[in-house]
Amino acid sequence: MNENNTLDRILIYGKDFFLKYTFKSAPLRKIVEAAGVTTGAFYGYFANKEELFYALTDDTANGLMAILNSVANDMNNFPPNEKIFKMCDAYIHRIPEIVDYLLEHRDEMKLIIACSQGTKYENYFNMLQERNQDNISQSAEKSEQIHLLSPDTIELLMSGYFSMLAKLITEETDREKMIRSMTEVARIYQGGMLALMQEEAE
Amino acid sequence: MNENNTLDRILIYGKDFFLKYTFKSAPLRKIVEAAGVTTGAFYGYFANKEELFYALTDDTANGLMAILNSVANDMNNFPPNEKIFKMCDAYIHRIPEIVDYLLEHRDEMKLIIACSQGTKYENYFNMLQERNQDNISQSAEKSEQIHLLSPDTIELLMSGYFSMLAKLITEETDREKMIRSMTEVARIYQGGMLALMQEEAE
Amino acid sequence: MNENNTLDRILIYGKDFFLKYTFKSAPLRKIVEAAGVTTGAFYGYFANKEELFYALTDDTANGLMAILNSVANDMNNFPPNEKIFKMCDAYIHRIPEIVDYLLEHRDEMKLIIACSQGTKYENYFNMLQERNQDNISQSAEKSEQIHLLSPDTIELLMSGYFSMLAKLITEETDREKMIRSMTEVARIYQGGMLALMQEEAE
Amino acid sequence: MNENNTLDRILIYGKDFFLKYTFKSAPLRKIVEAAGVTTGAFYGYFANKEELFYALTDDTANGLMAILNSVANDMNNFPPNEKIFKMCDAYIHRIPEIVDYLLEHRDEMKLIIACSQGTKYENYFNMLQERNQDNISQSAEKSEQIHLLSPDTIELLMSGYFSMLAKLITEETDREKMIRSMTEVARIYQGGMLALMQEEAE
DNA sequence: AATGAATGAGAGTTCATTCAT
DNA sequence: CATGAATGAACTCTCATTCAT
Repeated sequence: MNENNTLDRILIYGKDFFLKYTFKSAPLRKIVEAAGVTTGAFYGYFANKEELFYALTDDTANGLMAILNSVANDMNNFPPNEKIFKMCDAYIHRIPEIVDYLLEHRDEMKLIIACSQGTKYENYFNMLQERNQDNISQSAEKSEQIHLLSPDTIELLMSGYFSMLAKLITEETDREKMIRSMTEVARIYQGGMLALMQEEAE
Repeated sequence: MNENNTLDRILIYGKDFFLKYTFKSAPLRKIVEAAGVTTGAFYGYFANKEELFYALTDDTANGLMAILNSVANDMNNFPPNEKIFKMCDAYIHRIPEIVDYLLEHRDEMKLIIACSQGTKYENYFNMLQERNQDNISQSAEKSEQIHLLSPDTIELLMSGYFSMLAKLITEETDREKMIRSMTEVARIYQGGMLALMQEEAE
Repeated sequence: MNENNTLDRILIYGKDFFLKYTFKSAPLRKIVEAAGVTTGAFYGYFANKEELFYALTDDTANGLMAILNSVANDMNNFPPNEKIFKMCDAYIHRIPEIVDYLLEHRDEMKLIIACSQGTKYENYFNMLQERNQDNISQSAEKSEQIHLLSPDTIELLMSGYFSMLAKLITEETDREKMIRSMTEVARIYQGGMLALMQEEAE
Repeated sequence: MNENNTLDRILIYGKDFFLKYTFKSAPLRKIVEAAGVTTGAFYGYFANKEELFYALTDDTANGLMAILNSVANDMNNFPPNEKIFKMCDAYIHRIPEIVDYLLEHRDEMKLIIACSQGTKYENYFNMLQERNQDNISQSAEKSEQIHLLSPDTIELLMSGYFSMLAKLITEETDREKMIRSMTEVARIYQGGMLALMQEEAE
């Protein structure tokens, strides 16, 4: 990133304004003005305002999805009966890696989470969560234990976990704290689900 | 609500359009047209578009806050040592009441949760959660056990719980399912926190 | 038309500018400026620039089509063998009526003929001519004589006649001259076709 | 024409785009992009977009004018009294030559006829017809017979004939059909004018 | 209480042309 | 000869709000 380069200036101030005002509410004119560039110059680099947003976010969105796919893969490689225990362990094991990725792309993640209304990413986190849901529920169906919890609840817990993730990205910058929080929550989920299932099994 | 009454017509169609398009993206012109009312008439009843939104949402927003304050109050009336167990029980005990309130004001809750960008409620749920947090953490500080969990994690869990609430309001209409899900999640939280604290205490 | 009325002013200056610069090249901003009206006011009356054009032209376009349909009807009510003679006579008989209609809607016809690129009327005269063609050629097929001329030539003559019509509308204002020219051309077509057919029949 | 030559590439793709979108609606940017050439290079060869159009059309426009002048010349070399008959014959005699020229320059003729709005050729065919008119009417004035037709009508017929020519160029590709149609129409004109003059002379 | 025409700044986007390299 | 980033005015259209009636 180089302040003397037009494209970089557009990217820098585009990110700035999208973060400050959201995609829809950030006027392109203000962005290019701040970047010290003309509207014509802008359209030399991007087909439209939306493409600028994607230039800022696509890589990050795909990157996170790739990591989560890989994590979901790890979580599915266990015999059904030990699923519940091991799945969480497998996930927890990769939390640092996830956190590192999120921190490296903090601004971009914020764009996707909180500033993307009017773009293809406006439901990105919902979508992520549903994909994850699908990945896991296939194998969860084969597990005996999990049936004691309503599938609705599991889906709900998932969506809650993703919301927490979003909150952390937006508000927390300390790597260790993020890891600790995400791990503790995962442990609580794990422990809580086990406790509830035992209870209901009685 | 009376379809022949100007004010009521504005409220009805305002709600309709805000739900369908969000506050910002619903043009006032479309609302008053659908209501069969003139813009002039509108401004006889409301100072501006935003006030219409608040006329639709203020009562519900305050009502939910009141209930949650009352619940938080219940949760604080326990000696520190039994906090963790009892707090959750106290909360779970009042879930049906909360659910009933949410269902009675479903549309308004949706407005607040999903259509309020550009209004004072755009962070309402965050705010609710922070207030709740404050209410509880005062007494939580006095609890010995809870210190084994990082306060950040507890805040995070709270915020996750509120997100789940928001999701349920938006997507679930069956009273019993809502109660069951909210209860199960609360139990999982409770069981999970206990398990984690015991584990860490060892 | 009343110069003090906003809608009328838009219509008046819209017509002016479309005639002077064509639909596509007349900037809406210039039209409303000339009309002493704001762009906002304009969009209170018309959904877009194109609709203004249609407000100026639809009636005239439909009116001319109706007259020509009616004329085509007259032309088809003859036994095949006398077609060629009588069809032209039937048409010639109604020329004054057509001319009167054109002169009453001269500006609008000019808009349709010469200023309509980018609107649904950009091929209006071609379309008219093709419709007319279809109307006539159905019955022409049953005529023995006409077969001596290539159908391509007849279509071509038609299209030429319509072009002449367009030219007259644009350039001639004298009712009697228009009638005379249109009649003479029709007579020439009639006489010429007969002569050619006789010649080829030999 | 050589696809490896910058100038030729501009000419090729300029023709393409002007034919597809008309002069005004074909963005120069698209032309040079398609040609794999830079805008800067373009302005090395042409002063502006309009000059590119003329580079494509001037020769053809002048060529057709020359032929028609030559034809008009032929048509004027008859003693006044036999004008009407012989003029048409003289013209008809040269139709194949005209058709061959048109077919050799079909694309360019199309540019002039249908894609030239915004250039000096936007009224080329009108102009051609008026010039032709002048050429002929000088001598026509000396003819006794022709006076029985209104000069307006003759001008109109001319303009109609040119429109038919334009239509043929745009829509017909078969040499023999073109010749046949143009000849038949000329004959019809000839026969029709004679018949009308005899009729009026009575 | 109600009308609804009018406001006018501001939105995203286009495009022929220039000019330093 | 060629580059291609940059220009910037111009384009159509939107919308919350006002105000004379």
